[in-house]
Amino acid sequence: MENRLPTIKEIAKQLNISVSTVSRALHDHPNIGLRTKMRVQQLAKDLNYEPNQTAIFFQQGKTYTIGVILPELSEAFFSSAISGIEDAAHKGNYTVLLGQSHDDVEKEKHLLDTFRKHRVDGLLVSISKNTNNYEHFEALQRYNIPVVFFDRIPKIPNIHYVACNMINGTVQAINFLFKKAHRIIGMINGPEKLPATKERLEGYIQAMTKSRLKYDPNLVVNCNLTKEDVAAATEKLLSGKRKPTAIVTFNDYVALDAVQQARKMKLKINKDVCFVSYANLPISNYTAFPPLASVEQFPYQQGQKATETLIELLQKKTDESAENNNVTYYKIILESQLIVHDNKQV
Amino acid sequence: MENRLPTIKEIAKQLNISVSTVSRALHDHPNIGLRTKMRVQQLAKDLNYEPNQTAIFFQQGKTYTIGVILPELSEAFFSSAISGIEDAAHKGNYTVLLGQSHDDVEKEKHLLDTFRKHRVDGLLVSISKNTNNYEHFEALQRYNIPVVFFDRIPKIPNIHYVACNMINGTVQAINFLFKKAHRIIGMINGPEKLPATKERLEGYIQAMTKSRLKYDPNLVVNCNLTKEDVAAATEKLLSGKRKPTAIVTFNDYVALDAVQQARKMKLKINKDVCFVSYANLPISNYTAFPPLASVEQFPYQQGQKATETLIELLQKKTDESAENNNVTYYKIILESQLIVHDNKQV
DNA sequence: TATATTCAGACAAACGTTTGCATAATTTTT
DNA sequence: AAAAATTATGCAAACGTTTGTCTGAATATA
Repeated sequence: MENRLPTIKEIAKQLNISVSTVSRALHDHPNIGLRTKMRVQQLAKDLNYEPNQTAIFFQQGKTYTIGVILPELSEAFFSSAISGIEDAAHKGNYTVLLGQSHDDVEKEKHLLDTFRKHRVDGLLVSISKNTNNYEHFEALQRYNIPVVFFDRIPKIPNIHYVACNMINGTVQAINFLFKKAHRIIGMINGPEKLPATKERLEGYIQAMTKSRLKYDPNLVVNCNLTKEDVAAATEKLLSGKRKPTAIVTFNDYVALDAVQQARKMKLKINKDVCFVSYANLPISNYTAFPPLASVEQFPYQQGQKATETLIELLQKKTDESAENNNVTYYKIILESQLIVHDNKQV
Repeated sequence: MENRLPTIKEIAKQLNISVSTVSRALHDHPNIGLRTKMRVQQLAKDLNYEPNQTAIFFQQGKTYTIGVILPELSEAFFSSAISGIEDAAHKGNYTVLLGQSHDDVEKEKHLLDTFRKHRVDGLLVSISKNTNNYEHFEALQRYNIPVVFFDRIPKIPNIHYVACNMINGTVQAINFLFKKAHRIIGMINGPEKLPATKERLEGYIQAMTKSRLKYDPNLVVNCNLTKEDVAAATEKLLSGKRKPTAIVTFNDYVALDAVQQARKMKLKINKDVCFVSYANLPISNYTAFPPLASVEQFPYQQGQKATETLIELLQKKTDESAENNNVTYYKIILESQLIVHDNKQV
């Protein structure tokens, strides 16, 4: 039962022609006569011939494989993103090699190594929270492996990336609250250094200023996203001099923790204080007091777009192959958007 | 800036020795003298030599790659499982090729094709909900690609699999409720044909019988897991003749929907009726009325174990290579376990 | 009919690595 | 000093495919 798979050689031998003819026949090369072309294709079918991809990868120096490194698949954002990536990749006939960094820089480096060794054609990366040294990415340039970053983007020049602009969404969120007659609007933001934090703040300031509510720094608290820290931040906000009637939180998880703290403080949610958040967790319908609205960041689309961009880069690379040193860097920004939930909560 | 990567040839030329010597030197082959071994390894390091994996894959007819097909990454169960898979794979020096079937048989088939063409060494599969024809898996036998199934397992003989026995966990769940003085215990189960459904039912019957509560078929309702169907099932149970004071639900999502329905019926959760569930969603702490307890299925461990098993199979395959036709099929069963939540709910 | 053109196919190299076998160089044994 | 054993290295094939170049045959042009 030794089941060697049929090769091009096998076909050639059986038909008494050369391998090159077989190869060309299978590729519909014009130089091959109709008769032989048919004979080859028929036999290939009969034998269940399938080209040996490993041979082709080797021969072409390409693997049609994309490496994806992201922090954490269990976060809804990333599991959505990977779906977008997969779909786009399959459409472009690429396969996806996956790795999670679990927000650990060492793991990130290790994955990068593995993928490089596996000779992936390109990389899609959302960097780990704790990465602030980008040498391992810069080193990739030398290997001529293009990288497209998405969502979590390193602060270095000359990179390709896809991201979502949070400023607009934030402005929409504040305006939404303003229309609902809120005048003191607080924010529980993320870790100070995070770009995502800065963007949210910027949107907050813009919107507050435009609504003539003025920007009061006391109404913005940073936190490190742990349950405890969120609780502390919430308490601080809700027991301050100017007590907000609405709070914008860094993401849905933060919102949930903040709600818990607010309830501990005997506040009525959606009456004394209400929440608007980022991320749009699918599960939040089920929670007791989901945020009134969420700023959607379109993870699926981000993943998809990033993949399409990468594939485009890969095409270009083979087309121009080193001669034309093209140095345009893609910076693709999607717009976030406020989604208002219709909370028919029981 | 044409940056060809260094090859074994390059090293050979520079040191004026043959490629075979270089290859052997790099592999610490005993036949190579210490002097040359050192020189080769030094130069390799200096040149930043890295073996071309595509060449090796091709030459060895192995890719050190495992294909993983699972239904849906956004389900907590599977995103946990993939972490276990990844960790075990990396430990064994394998890389993971990922694909989601989204519970679509056609996608499943397509992924299988892609992975086969990419010449993965082995496969890890959790089948799609809608798969009831297993030909595409049986076809793999001919290609000599081992498959280890996990969690969702096809009903065919002679396969390797890792699964979690739900019977014990279910028994524990019922006993837990019994100790809390519940005597009428209902169950909202899954689609009738699903093996998972059958197992839960079996556990239910076992435990009820042992507790001398007798098995009352009216207390068990099947549903297709949609929100509407769950609501209908809940209503049926809670307006029946024998009204249960506790309900075991197919999974946490079902529990959440059932709670909503119960509240719609003006029942007090945890007073009039309480819930125990399967799956243990991390988010459920945040919900208004999380289940009192969950039957944990250890997805991470399932993934890990499945991967280890597959790698073992792959080792054996190369060891015995066709001569010794080993036909032991691994059937690995983990035990589920009831996790009681301490619901310090506000 | 002789020459140019087109068509159909074959030949062989190349991609980078591993590995069985042969051989040269060295050392050990008699 | 010759034979045997050991050690270190080289040669070449193999893995399956693609592709540039060459050749022979058929056809068209003059």
